[in-house]
Amino acid sequence: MSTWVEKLSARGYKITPQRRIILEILDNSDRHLTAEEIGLQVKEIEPSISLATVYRNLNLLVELQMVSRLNIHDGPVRYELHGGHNHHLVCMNCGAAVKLGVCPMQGEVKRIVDETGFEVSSHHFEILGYCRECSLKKELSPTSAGAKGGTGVDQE
Amino acid sequence: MSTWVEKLSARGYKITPQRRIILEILDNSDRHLTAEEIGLQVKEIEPSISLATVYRNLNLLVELQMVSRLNIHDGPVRYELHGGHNHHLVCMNCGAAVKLGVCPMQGEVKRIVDETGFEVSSHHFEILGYCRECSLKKELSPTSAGAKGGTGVDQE
DNA sequence: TCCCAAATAATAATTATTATCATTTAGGAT
DNA sequence: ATCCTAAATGATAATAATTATTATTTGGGA
Repeated sequence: MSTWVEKLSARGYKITPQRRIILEILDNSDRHLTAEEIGLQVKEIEPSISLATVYRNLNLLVELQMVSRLNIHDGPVRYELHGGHNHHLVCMNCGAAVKLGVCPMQGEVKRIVDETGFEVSSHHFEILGYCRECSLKKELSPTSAGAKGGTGVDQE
Repeated sequence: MSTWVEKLSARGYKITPQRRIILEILDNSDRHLTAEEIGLQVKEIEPSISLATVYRNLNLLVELQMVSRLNIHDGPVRYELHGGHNHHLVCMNCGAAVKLGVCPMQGEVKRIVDETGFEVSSHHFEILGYCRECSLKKELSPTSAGAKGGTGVDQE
């Protein structure tokens, strides 16, 4: 079950209560969490844990490919337990991230990419929007009056 | 030619020298520039222009969809003149951005997305790597010794 | 030319994240 | 079981990127 214990200790990293807690939180979440959200949940369990430790370990876990990072436009980076290579639909309101069971880096797209001569390191396909629930909430709220600001959402 | 003058004044925004210069810089660049890079070039032309003005106007231009924003992992946001909807291969070293003449949001991918019930606002497909030139430079440089840190590049 | 909302310059403030460093601790060696 | 040391941590300072504030200036219509 706790395969992550092996992944860490196999590479010489120590099993600390802090890491245990951070991974537990990620494991219990069905959303992508920001470092701050993780920090808050960590502090609920053990208030003495520092936010710096949260950042440090998130970076380590990303490096070890045990956690993946999602860089949402207009907002801090979010994290989730790494479950293989996949892409997401991310709710801009609540952060819910639904896995998309398909990768665009294939077929025609892949061929065109190969032609460019780039040395490809990674790719990211993110779909931003509102999940059904947040979409409904939005309809009802009067905060969307309009005017110059728009929705704050930029669409490339 | 200066269709952007109309785009701005049509919506009640003023044509200021600052905006003229920022757009000119974006227009003359074949790369995605960071706000700081734009700020530097702006100051070369007219040193009295403030970086805050650069940020303010970039945000405005993004909002008006005249400029698009590219959020590279591990690095500040980059900007380019908006030339319709497209995706890029971005060099993590020099920032060069090669347009990819194809969009993954179609066919099977689109179908699957539609099934999720998300209200989709936007999507981003970014391919990160090294352009041919930077890729070669990298080979030669000794900075890549290795050790724990790796390349700093995370690959989801 | 006059006027004023819009824009600007300068700078303070904020947000997200990383670096520093003194202290603690996990876990292998004894 | 105890000792030891590199690794990890907590606290906090520092940094980077960006946004907010505010007094001043200005584009462009009346």
